[in-house]
Amino acid sequence: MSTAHNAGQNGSFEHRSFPDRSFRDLCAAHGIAVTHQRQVLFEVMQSIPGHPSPEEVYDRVQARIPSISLATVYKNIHLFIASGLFREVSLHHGSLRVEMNDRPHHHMVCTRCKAIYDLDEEQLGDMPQPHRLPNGFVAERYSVDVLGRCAACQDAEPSSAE
Amino acid sequence: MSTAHNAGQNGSFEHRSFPDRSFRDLCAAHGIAVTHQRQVLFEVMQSIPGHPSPEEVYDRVQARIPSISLATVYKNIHLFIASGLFREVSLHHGSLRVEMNDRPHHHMVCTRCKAIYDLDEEQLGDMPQPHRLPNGFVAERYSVDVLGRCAACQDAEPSSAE
DNA sequence: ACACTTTTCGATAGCTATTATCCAATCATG
DNA sequence: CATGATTGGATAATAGCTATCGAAAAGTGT
Repeated sequence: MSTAHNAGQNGSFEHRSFPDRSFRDLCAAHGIAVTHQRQVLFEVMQSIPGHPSPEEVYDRVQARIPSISLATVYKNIHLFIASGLFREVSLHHGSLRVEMNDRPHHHMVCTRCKAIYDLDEEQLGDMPQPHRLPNGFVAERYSVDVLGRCAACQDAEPSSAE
Repeated sequence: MSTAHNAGQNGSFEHRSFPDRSFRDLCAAHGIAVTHQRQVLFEVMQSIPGHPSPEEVYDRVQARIPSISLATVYKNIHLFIASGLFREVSLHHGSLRVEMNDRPHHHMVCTRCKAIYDLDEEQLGDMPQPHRLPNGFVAERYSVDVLGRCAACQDAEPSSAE
């Protein structure tokens, strides 16, 4: 099941990640307080297929809580990420990064300081060969991000999100 | 590799007014004009390991051209990318995107229309196991972008940009 | 090398995405 | 349901980036 991120599809809870636990339990498990806005935000995010921007989420949440603030949306998205409920899709957003290396290679990205290191193809190991993919997608090449901690960030706190 | 810019031992006068030949050829090949700031920018970028942010590049270029403007740095980085000299590291940066699908999965990214599709881990095949990585980097997980063409873009020309 | 045309540069205002701040409202707990 | 801790809302502030425009430099023909 592959889902186009930019196409509006079945808007239902087909992507729901935690179908059997109440939001209340989830919050307890992750040590965060239950609030109405958090619950609505969580439900709305789960109901949107793909990877909506904070603005899109904000718009949808406003339909149910007209008084909600954009800052609240951001704060809680970060809280959800920090507590492990969600993850960031791409860690190198935030500023333009340029590729000057011509050789085939991949990247190691530090989840804390966002530094990006090159990793030669052979240092990674054998990748599965591109073969039949869903939706008639034809692969040209793989780009792998190895997400983790660089030496300097090994023992530090998780990225500060409030 | 970095083509030294300093005048070196060349006893002759200040007749070193010609910018480095290889950069000049590179510009000719890509149809862009040669300027001093472009040459310095190019050399500086090549000399920095990894993927420096525009600000970092700006700081380093300023050491050699104190009067350079940040806007010039941005304009020329974009020019280098547009002319094919460099490439962008990430295809999806710009605003915070959240992953709410907790099943292990990767992404298929169409290099032409930029659509992003989810791809379950087992559909991709076995990934190499994270093992010893350079620089003491500790891997937490892999994120794979399968770059290629979606069904709709199969037979189309490459996109104009990039 | 010189005059002329085109392109690029530098300074800065402005824009978008995101974050900090501060106090009222809400939540957790006894 | 009182009480202290946490969160939400409004908004100012910041970071990263871009548009604009006159001045300066590069490209071009002679």
